[in-house]
Amino acid sequence: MASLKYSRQREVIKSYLSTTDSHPTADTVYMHVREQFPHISLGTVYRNLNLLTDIGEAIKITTPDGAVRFDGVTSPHYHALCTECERLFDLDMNVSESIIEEARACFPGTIHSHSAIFYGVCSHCLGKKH
Amino acid sequence: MASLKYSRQREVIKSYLSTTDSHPTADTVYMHVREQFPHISLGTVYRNLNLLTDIGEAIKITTPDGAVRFDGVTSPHYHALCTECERLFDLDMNVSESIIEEARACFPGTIHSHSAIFYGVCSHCLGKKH
DNA sequence: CTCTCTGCAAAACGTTTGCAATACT
DNA sequence: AGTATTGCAAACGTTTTGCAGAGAG
Repeated sequence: MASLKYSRQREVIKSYLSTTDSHPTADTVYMHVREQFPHISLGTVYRNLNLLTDIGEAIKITTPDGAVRFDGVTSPHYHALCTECERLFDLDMNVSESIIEEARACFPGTIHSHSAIFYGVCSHCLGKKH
Repeated sequence: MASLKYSRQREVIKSYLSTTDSHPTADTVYMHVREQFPHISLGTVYRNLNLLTDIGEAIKITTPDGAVRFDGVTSPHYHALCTECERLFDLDMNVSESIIEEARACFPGTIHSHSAIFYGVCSHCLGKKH
């Protein structure tokens, strides 16, 4: 296991992630971080997002629309993806421990994490239906 | 909306999907189908898997390991992904309707589907830990 | 001094698409 | 005949990687 060294780039990425709730893609992170760090490279953004995910300071959210989203909130929570505008929302509800227990009971191994996404159409997109 | 025409390729893909519970990637489907259909192209496999998904005869499962998996079982159920061997398991447990209701209550719109994946290490991989 | 991290560019990967030919109805 | 579907190959968007140089401990 490699030991971590400080890097300004990683610090900026981490702080951007912690101040937004928009679940940005790597590319969105890249564009924002570049405002403070014009020479940062996309590869560095990817490397740090993966590193933060590995050490548990960020979460990867895999959605069916191509790009992976990142979330600086690492406490377990559910998400809802609008299938029209592709915005990703946090759901303000408890992750039921009983469902994880139930899953543990029927999975032949050790479950260590749970991720759920609900798909729907958000109120904003419902309004402008054609 | 386009009307469907019969195609032997689609039929073979559909039947392969319905006889396996291994949640194959498009590429895996391609390799198997090619045994009966040596000249089928990967593009055709993708087109048909997407088409089957659109008409509700297959389900896309988005996992964080690169490729999308397909499932011929379209009734709602949970999955568990082994983070070591990347096998994807069906979980033999009920999808709780109450959790969907709860989500509906706090999502500002209309929820139409729910997908959950549990991550863990399957018993097979637990055995050969180094 | 050593080992991690960076920028850059190229490559890898899964997936989609344009096109002319073919199969279905 | 008319339209959906196919095979092929090129293109696409996202993510990873090899490398030489810069930065942190």
